[in-house]
Amino acid sequence: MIIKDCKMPLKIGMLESLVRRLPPGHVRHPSINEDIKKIQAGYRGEYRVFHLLKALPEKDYLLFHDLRLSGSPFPFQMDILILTPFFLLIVEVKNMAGEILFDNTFNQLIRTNPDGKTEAFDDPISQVSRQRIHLLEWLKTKKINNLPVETLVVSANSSTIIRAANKELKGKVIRKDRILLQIAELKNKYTEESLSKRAIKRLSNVLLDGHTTFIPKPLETYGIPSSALQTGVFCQKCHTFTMERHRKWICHTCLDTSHDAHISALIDYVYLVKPSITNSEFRNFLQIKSPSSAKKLLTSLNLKHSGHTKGRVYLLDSLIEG
DNA sequence: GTCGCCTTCATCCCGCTCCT
DNA sequence: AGGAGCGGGATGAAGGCGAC
Repeated sequence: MIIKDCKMPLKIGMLESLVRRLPPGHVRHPSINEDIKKIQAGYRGEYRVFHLLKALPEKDYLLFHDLRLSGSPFPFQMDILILTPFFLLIVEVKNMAGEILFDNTFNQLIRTNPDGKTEAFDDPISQVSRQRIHLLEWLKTKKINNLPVETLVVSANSSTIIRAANKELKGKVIRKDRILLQIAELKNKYTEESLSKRAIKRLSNVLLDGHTTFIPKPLETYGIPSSALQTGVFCQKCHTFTMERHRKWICHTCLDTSHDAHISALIDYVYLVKPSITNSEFRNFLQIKSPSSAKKLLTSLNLKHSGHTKGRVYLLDSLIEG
């Protein structure tokens, strides 16, 4: 049963907004585009693996994607967590092309691209072991003890060549197509139920309650001041910020029209600036001259708001939820 | 096709309230 | 006190639709 479904990471939308809002030729463009590709690849891998897990019997396997629990001293995040009456399984998904080498001596993963370029990463086996320790500690704080927690690193890319420098990988690292078999083997290992149906339901709720969404701050991450962002309403057709409001949005450049182009501008604002906006901030960011037109647009969105008259603040969270 | 009528909706304007 | 923003009414442009 899917308890926390596989969803596109918030960060992808944020970085796409950032790329769109940065002036053309901005020095940060290449690195942000590179990061978007990496996160997208990671997500694609997690999606593929999660999709395979949907074949598990619903009543005995509870699936959580991207669960982030508040550990000490930092929160810890798991790509996929599987909760069964017999054991818990943390799955770390890697979606790397080319050849990957697990190096136990320096606890690193070395990836060789198809073009011969090598890159080093944190060893995912150690990474997922740390997650296991964090999870056990976290469970202890919830007065849940003695649960068997297993870990697994899954390579989601079928063309990846996996090698081990000096470490036995069997049962620790697998290709995605083996995951159901691997889980079946674990089930054979744990013959006794550690959790009753009731306890499973309780633990599932505790885990879900413990989840905290990480809200990235892309401007801080890349050291970009908000003043560097282009203001105005974006034209989806010609990719300029030359849309103007005349009963509807009309692009100066290509004459394309839209009725709701202000919504994506507001989403950019939530992703990059802050989750609330005043009438004046709205006008500045979207380059709207008329305060009353701005008000009509804001009220038409039925946003939650606080304050009166001059103190009116519109809350934009609903634009990015769901 | 176009003319006229009606409806809808964006924008403007004004008076009021509230915050700084 | 002045500026900013709200609500609500007035206005006018745009669009739909039927009659010709």
